[in-house]
Amino acid sequence: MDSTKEKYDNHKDDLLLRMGLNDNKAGMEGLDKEKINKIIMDATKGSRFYENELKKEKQVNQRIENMMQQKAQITSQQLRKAQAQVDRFVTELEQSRNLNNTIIHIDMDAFYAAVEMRDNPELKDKPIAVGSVSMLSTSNYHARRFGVRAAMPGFIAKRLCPQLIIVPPNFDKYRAVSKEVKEILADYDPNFMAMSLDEAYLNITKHLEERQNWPEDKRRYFVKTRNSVENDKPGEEVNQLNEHERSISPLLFEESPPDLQLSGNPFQVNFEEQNNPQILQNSVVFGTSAEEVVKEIRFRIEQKTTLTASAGIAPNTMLAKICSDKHKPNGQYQILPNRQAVMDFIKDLPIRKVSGIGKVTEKMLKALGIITCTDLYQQRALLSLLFSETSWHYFLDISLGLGSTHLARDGERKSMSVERTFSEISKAEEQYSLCQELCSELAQDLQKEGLKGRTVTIKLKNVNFEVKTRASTVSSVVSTAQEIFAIAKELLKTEIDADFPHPLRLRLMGVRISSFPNEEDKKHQQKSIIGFLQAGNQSLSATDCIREKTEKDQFVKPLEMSQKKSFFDNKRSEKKWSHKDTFKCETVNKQSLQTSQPFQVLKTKTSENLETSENSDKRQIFTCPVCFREQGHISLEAFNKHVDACLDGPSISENSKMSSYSHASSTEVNKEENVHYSFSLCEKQNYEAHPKNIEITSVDYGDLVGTIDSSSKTESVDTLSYKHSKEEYSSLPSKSFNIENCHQNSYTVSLENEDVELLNRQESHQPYLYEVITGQTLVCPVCNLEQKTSDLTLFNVHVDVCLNKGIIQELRKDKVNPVNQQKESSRSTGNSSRIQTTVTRTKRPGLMTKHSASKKIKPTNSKHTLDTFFK
DNA sequence: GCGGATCAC
DNA sequence: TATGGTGATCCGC
Repeated sequence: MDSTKEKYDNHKDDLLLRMGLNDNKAGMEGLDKEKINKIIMDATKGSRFYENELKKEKQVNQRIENMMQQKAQITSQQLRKAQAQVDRFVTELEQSRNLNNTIIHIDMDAFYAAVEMRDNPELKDKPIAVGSVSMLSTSNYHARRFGVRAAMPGFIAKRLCPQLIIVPPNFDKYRAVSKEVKEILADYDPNFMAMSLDEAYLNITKHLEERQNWPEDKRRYFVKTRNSVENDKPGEEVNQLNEHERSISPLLFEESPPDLQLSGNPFQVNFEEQNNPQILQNSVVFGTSAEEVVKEIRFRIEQKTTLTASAGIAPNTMLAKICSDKHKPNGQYQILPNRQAVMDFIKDLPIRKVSGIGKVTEKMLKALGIITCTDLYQQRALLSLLFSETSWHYFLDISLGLGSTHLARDGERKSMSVERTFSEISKAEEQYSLCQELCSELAQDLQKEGLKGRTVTIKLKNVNFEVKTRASTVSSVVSTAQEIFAIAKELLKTEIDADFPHPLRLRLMGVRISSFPNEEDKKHQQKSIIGFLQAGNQSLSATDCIREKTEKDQFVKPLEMSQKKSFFDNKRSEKKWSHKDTFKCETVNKQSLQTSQPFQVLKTKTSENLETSENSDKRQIFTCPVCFREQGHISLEAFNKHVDACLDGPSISENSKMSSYSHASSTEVNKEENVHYSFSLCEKQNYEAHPKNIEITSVDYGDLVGTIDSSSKTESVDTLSYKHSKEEYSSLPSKSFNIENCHQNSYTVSLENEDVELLNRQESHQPYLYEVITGQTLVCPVCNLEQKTSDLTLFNVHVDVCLNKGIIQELRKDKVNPVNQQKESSRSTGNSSRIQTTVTRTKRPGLMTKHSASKKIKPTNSKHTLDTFFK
């Protein structure tokens, strides 16, 4: 399909005029630009969407204003200097100009719409679009006369063109057609780069070389119908061309150069001759030039799929892409591989035509008087002063007609996500439920590719179209629905709580996962897992882990159990929402955890604040969580240095186990009790690899205490706990877990009724069933709460989330956006009180070096953006 | 690492 | 009545 770049702006007027489609002559259908804009505005104005568009526009204008102010301060001296510098760079670029490659860009014409028209003759000669009432993917050329474009909502399109037929997309079909096309492309460049189902770049340099020596027969193709079996190889039998196909592409070789050796126009084949496969009049021989190759490709595509494609030929990808648009539809254009031809082409080219220059960039550059590539070149010195290096380098490339001359292999994917738009959802329970469903979908997708990641990001768009993203990175990879949800849920909760008592009025939610480990990370992880397993000990053996996994699977969590219907299905069919149904867990045996769990009692060691250092730093006794040796009365800074040194040095025993630092003011759940839990991620190696390291920046005395697992002979790596305010957790079920004896070795945890209502606001409405293995109770060392899972990974995720939460809260304090600040201050509820963070994690240079050393090199054709003037 | 923005398709 | 989903990148924190 055609690019959606233009959206509503009519940058393709030249194209439409070329096609004679935009002339509003008497008797011709279609609308003129003015009418189109009026209808769009009438349909748009006053909507929440429009209001948000205005808001965004204002932000852009502000950016432009900032830029102009900056420009005003530039002295002629600075400009001269910049000019010299940039021009030296231009010389370098010129020297590196490479015209030796032949790159082509193939773009199927109105792809989805064309497929639908091909398969349903009824749609022919009618304005159609593929998509839905809310969004169109593409439209056919007939519909475009009415201003109906890709990325336009269907209901507006209907106003522009009431006869418009909106066809729902059939992606499976498009994929199949796309595959047929790609099979052809692979003949010319096995390493071609597909950008989407309908677009691809090819480097045909090599093919051209070989082709020079090819005999004619190898370049001969016969006309055939699309029903015939895969006979599109050269030199094969002639097939019948039916009338349908003859009418399909009257334009194909309209501009054929002399070297196109047609032995009869394939589209005017004599039917009597067709029946004889040997008749050469039904064949066509393509030449050896790049243009001929592209004609051949387009011919073969059309023969095979009955669909037309446009193409561009140029010495680099940037130019090839623009060229493919030049004679669209069903045409091609070449820029010859010499500097003059390139510069001539570039001369009056509007920068907006370039892939990567979008609406905002166009507007910003326009404010500087830059419209064409020539303008861009003339302003190069100014641009180097106003924009980031990546940006002005990119601009300079464009203005010189430079671009990638090779096709970068598809790298490894960097993220995976799911998101969904819906009609307003404001109930927290429904939001959690939806979130969980998205997590499940994402987990499935991850599984298909065997991926696991460390960063989970949620995306929220409210009914005013304002978008927010919130991310959390954990120390070990996650991939299951439960693990992802454990993280996403907390992120969502933070957002819900932040606006309480106002509900989040959402229209979209998304979940993304990223930070996939690279090969090196994987090895690393493998090593430490092996180390962990070999360390085998009282805590959890490998078999324990496996046992837990299987048991967990039987008890799996809420949604997945009764999840035949999706959230949306349920929402549709749901009549009324009953809270009673959502928490079926009754309090059966009101039995507290501490009586049911065989905890080892440990002496807590509370440090006293005794001294004050020279710089007024408070001091206390610390126990290093790495070497586990008491560090005496030292300053925090000194203590942190010590921890760094320990982490760098080989001070950790391979057999090291976890013990816990727990809260001094422990809740009743684990007061003065030591809990055995194993973090695979707490092996030293992983600890090192953790991007965020723990640094104690302030201590609430008596709060940070160590508990040493006396049963363990080896020393332990540890985590640190921080204090949280009562407000934050008073509503959490620390005291409300009840255990119902389920079967021999496990317990089912249920919630007390009094907590249900509170949880209803915060947690999923689904009934939770968890399993706790006797003797394996997991207590989070951060929030100090019993964890409702026996899954170690899940537990680890929880701890990470808890730690991150401290950071999130901390940051929010000074980084609230103005809107929220307003809300916050206008609110009288005490709900906004935040955790007092006593432990934060900061970057530690000593630990980061290793990590940053493995940083990836920036890809050559990296994109740019222009955030310079924001704020 | 995070969050907002921009861009492409 | 009503304006998408996925992935990538950049910038300034």
